[in-house]
Amino acid sequence: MGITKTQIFDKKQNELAQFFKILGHPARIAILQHISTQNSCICNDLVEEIGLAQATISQHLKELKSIGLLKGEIEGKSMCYCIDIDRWKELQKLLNGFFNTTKENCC
Amino acid sequence: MGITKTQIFDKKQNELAQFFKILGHPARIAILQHISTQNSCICNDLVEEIGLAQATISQHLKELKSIGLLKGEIEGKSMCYCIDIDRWKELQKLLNGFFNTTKENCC
DNA sequence: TTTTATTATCGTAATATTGCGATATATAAA
DNA sequence: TTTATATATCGCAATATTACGATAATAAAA
Repeated sequence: MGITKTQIFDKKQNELAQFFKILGHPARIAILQHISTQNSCICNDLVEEIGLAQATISQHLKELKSIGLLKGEIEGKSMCYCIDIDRWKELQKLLNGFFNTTKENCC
Repeated sequence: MGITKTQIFDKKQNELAQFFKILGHPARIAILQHISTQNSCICNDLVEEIGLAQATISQHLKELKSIGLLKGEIEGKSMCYCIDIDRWKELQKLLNGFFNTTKENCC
């Protein structure tokens, strides 16, 4: 127990859930919001901006990268993290698909 | 540690994350999808349909109720769980708001 | 080359989540 | 009232997540 029974759900359900799950942390929401307000690429402004340790921010960035929402490029000795707008729109579409196909039923 | 530092984020960020988090489990996705395909109210068809123990399903239903996505009505000796369509649309809007205000920045 | 700055990864502690059996609760049926 | 059925809650075990310090890795600067 304690482990999610991934195998009893289909691929789409697991993918959708995984996507929601990764967005389901305030630090990751804050990271995405902060990155999107910057004109230029940002890196570890996030550590100061958000107030979590560098290791923690790095971990959250890794998770956002894992679903493709962020892409990182080496920029000198620091990293430039950016929103991948194509993936972003793709995920928004996926998510709206879920919302639009799930409908009122009764009551 | 291990605890999310809720206090360093604002109310909207925490709410949005909480909403995403609750949708971030395949069983809860499956529950919502199944309920929406039923013409009439369903109850513990879910236990058979989804393949998790009754106690587990009940717990997931509770979480979906906590963000207002489901409402439950007593129907004889069983429970009728339904999607709250107003709340549903409200959350979809909230979520799209997040997606639309977070934009491409660089790269 | 040495130093400095930035980011990633490892290891670990604290807490949260998932899942289930057992049990409590409530209502319908007998 | 007794029995059967449906759901909620409790308590626990297993696993996952969150957070961070320490350290490794990398690249610019001195």
